[in-house]
Amino acid sequence: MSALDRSLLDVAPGFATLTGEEIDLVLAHARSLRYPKGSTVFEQGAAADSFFVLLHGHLQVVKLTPAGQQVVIRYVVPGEMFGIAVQMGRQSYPATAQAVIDSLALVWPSSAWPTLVARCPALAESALHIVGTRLDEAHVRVVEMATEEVERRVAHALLRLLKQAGRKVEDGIEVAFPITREDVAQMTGTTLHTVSRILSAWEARGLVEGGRQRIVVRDPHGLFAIAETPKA
Amino acid sequence: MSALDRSLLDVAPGFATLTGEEIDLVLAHARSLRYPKGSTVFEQGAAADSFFVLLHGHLQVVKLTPAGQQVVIRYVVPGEMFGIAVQMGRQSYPATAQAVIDSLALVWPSSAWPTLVARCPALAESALHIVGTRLDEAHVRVVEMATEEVERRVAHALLRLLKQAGRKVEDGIEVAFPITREDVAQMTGTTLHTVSRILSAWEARGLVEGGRQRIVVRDPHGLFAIAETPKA
DNA sequence: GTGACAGTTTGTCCGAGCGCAAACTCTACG
DNA sequence: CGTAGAGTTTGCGCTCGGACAAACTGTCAC
Repeated sequence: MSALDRSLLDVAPGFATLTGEEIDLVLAHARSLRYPKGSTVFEQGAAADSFFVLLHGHLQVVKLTPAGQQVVIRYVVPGEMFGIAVQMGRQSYPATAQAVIDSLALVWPSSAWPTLVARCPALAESALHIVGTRLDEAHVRVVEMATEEVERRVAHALLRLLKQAGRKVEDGIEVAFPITREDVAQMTGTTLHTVSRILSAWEARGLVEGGRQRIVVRDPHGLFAIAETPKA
Repeated sequence: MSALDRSLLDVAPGFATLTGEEIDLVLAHARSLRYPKGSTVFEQGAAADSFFVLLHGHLQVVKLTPAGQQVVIRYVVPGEMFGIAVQMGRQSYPATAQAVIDSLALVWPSSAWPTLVARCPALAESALHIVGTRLDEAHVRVVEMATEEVERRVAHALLRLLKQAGRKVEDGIEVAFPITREDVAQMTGTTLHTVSRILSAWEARGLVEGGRQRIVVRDPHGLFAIAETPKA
């Protein structure tokens, strides 16, 4: 195993409170792995034998229904801990994670978790905070799906994507990884047809600019207005 | 503060792994409080200065949208830990909890948490498991709302209620606390009208039996069939 | 007992958004 | 450079379920 540099974890908020030595200890148990675009990091239902921190790239986490439909749960951005099913007491991963662009992650065997927590109790706290944040996000999403109409849900989803993974470009902010209308549909509980229609309408109004697997927001404020307008 | 008996925590799975002495320690920081039917245990947005274990009764946890609509997040049943916002690093409660029947809970000041965890690291683990379970449930709900039509969502919600708080009666299983059609609507993202219609239809088929703030399921299996049938 | 009210039922109407279908267009790969 | 296939756009009809409205009923307070 090649030595990993401490600075690797600088991007990971979950490890922010650790001392230098603790970081060395934690890294001693990790290895880093590349995940080419399109590859699967872990599969829903598989034994949860590893947990991860994303160093570079972007992952999509999807959940499959018994009927075979899939729903995008979230996107993982660099610095995030993910695949922490075991920490939550689960035996298997509740969803599938795949790389949407070439990615790089630190990987720990799940079995190392108890050891690490014993040495650095702050890690347990971090994990709790992370899961708490996700729980909150999930609840917000439930509330949205229960109370808002499709157009506003799409606006919210898009704004969230920008916040997480927005990249400034020529004439606006774009989502920093390839994303299809279908993906957006699966995030918001609609069909790609409806998403396509909505984006087309927005494009006509100059709010966004489309493209193949690409979404550029020209007027984030205008989008925000749509997201927050109770029932236009 | 009156002494609290160890056996109080027998009902709480989160404390199952603690030794007798640890339980005494934990209870030393707690007091028990009664919450009459209809009263509020904590309010969304308020400072998260306490956390709880429900000993007896049932609570409803609701989230309010900026527009004033409310969504039922879940019901708390005896033995559950709740109001654990602080453990997740939050300053305020993300939702409101109110008693749907007269209830009794153990209450700890949030400030006691670090002390307790320092003495019983198993508590941190428990909290992580609990939050993990809730996250899972929330995701299941997101997936449901994204992919299933209203009738199946209602069926699922009802089955979940029975599982959590079902009480066997004369001719079926009933939800063990008063619940209105409106409540069910707020759990499933519909209107009380639609829920009423659906329940009426089920009643006509002999699946359930209605009543004021009361739902009795006569044929759980039939309900399950509705919940699982892809698109009848 | 008798209001008053919260909760429920049912009817009618209507529109958002889904299903289906077909055409179009970029991109990658050979 | 040409072709296959993935991703996107758009039209049309229809249905699910929301909005509005009104009547009904069990329960509780006085």
